[in-house]
Amino acid sequence: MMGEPRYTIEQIDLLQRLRRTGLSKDEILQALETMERLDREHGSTVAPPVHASTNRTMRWNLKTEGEIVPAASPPVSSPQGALAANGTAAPMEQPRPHKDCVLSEEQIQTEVEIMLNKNVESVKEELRLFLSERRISQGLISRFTGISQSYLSQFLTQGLDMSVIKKRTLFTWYIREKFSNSPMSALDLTAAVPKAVRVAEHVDDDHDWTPHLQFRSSVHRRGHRFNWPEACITIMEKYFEENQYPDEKKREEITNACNSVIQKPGVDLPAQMLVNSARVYNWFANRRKDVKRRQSAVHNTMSPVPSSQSNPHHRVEDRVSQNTDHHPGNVLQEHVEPEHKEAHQDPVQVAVEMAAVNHAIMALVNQHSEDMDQGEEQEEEDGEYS
Amino acid sequence: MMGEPRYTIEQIDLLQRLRRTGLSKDEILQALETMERLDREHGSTVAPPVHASTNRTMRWNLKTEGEIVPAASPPVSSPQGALAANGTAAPMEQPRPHKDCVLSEEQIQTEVEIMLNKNVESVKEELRLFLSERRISQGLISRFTGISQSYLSQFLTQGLDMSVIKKRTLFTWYIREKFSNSPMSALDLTAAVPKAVRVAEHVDDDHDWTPHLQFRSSVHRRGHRFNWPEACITIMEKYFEENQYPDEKKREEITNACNSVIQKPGVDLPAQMLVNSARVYNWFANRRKDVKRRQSAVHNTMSPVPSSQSNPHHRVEDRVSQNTDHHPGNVLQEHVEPEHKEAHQDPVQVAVEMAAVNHAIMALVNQHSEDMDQGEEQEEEDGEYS
DNA sequence: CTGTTAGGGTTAGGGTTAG
DNA sequence: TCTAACCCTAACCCTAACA
Repeated sequence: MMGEPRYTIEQIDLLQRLRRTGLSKDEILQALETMERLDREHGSTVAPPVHASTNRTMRWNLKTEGEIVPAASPPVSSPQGALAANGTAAPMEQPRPHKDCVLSEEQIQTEVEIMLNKNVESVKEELRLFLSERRISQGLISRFTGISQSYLSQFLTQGLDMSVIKKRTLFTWYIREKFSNSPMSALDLTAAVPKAVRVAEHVDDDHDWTPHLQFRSSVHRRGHRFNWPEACITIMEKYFEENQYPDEKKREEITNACNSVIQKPGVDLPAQMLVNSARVYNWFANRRKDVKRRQSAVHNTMSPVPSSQSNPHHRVEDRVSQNTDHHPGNVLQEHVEPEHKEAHQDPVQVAVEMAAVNHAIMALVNQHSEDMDQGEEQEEEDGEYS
Repeated sequence: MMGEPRYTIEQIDLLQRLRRTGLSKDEILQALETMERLDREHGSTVAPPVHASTNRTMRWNLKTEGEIVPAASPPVSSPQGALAANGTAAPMEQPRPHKDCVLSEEQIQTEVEIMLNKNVESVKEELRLFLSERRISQGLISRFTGISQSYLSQFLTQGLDMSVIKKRTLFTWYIREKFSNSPMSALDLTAAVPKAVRVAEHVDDDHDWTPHLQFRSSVHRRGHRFNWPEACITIMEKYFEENQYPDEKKREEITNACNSVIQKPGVDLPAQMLVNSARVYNWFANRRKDVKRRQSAVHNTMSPVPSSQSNPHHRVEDRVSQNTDHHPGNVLQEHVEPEHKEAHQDPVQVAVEMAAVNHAIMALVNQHSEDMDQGEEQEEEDGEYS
């Protein structure tokens, strides 16, 4: 067999790392044997393409190995513990509840890929048509794909674009359904997945993103970050006190109030530095969360379980065995006191008032030209100080 | 005229930033003149009741709003916008040295002496509270008092005690600030602006190291500071070129690559000197910011391109492929120094390769191969919109 | 059933703190 | 002085609950 005293770089690397974990030779050997045994017992249901020779990262796969269990999202990513924790080998073997599809797995995947590469809108159209014809409700799809109905709704009818992973799931379902001999249209819904067995998530992939189309890749906004001017914050803070949930109309009003403070008469209008309804929406949403977070943080002070889960993500120092009971006594200054803000005749107050009036006027104007979103005379009459 | 060499912190800050934008003194002067002229032409139609005396702004005490600062400061500010913003109206008389401290020089000094005699810890507490309330950063004080930010940090949150002379400087600033009428108060310009005035930096520090003392320091970053080995930097630099936004999987790979270069014997496992995913994350985040900072430092005064708006929902950004490339060349990738990263046969290169291979294998083991995200991040994020 | 949206989460940009 | 590690929060993901 492998009497050859030569190894590939990665093999050596893996071995070294394996040893660094503190495992002894015997332990490693034993693990290997166990793995082999499991392999036989399970039969090569999955027959790892790489075979054991690579040892595929040892301890991690001791548990996952057999099934590969795609269900769990990041099966291997975490180097340590994670796996070990999985004492009981996952049930795996997703009882493929799928029907007879005239296409092979490969064909299905191919079709899915094609769909992913097509124009999103056209695909949506196709789906909408399909669902309509077969009278398939979003809720049903939801139960099968694990994608929430509301999200499906947004994807299908709104401008929202789902993540690739979800689209893949959806499209896969679609293709299967489309070419199935036994359409679910007539199925008994109650018998459909218990809703707990979310099949979704095929963590794999991420291959290349369709390099065309101008539609933004839903990858996070990496670019410029909008920063709220203090003046705007003050204004919104005022509105926030009054109502934490402004409706679209109110948001528009707030938007105008803010912009009127930001924009200068003679100066050009910046760019995306302007406030808009969506930003206002976000601000209020984040603000509410902030309030909530702070409140719970107060309680947290005496909470016996500081472990918390609201953990800020990328902490270098894991909160582990940190004995220290250092009371992080976050006094968090900032209380949400309903204070009366004075606000005499200062610009902010003025802006707010103007916005209200302005809004009223615009409402009248809009009766005719509905889509003439503000922006016209709006700043024209911002006499700042009457 | 007022030869008074005193400015508010903000003024100084604004000036510095103004200069950093590359404007020459003449250019600034000219701008001021133009503004004044416009002012006259427009008449003081807007003539703010508060006028320049208050000089609005101070982004710091805005958050505290209401209570403490009833109405003294019209919150219209915005560090930078203020200037251009009020172009037509408010003439920002920068060199306006209003001495707005309600205390006389003698009184100030008296107060300072009192502080010097009080218990150091209580004074620190007072300062911390003050700075927290007004949102004054250590860095700003530093630029102003000449005391290094790092030292201030030590003094304020650790047991370190500063030399009397430094404390006197700090306290003097504090008293002036505290009893100032205008937003922020003043100190001597000579000591503030010229970052070169740093003299007598030495301190006969007798580390007072009070063992405990863990007040609300939200960050107990005690312990040794991790420093990236040169080799790791090189490795990460390589990855960085390829993709500035590695996902968790990638970060894990990088982590392994780094650790494999760090650890020699294969036996000893240093403690927190090891690289981990979070550290890698931080490094990339900091690196990105560094790049951006350098870029913006090079060329500024660019006006981004406004975009239309047709927001479907609460999307701030509309799917409008802007593609505006003002800057010659896609600056995204450019690194400032085309240093030779040597990629010979040295351990570094090997480590990178090994990591990559290893990653590939792991991917295979995990599932059906399928990902291997490394050949196409190109359009993944062209976050270089204007 | 479908469209909305409040709320729980996360990512990344700008800044600050501290070793 | 330099920069690792953090904080803060805008913007966005996705789901549950609701209308």
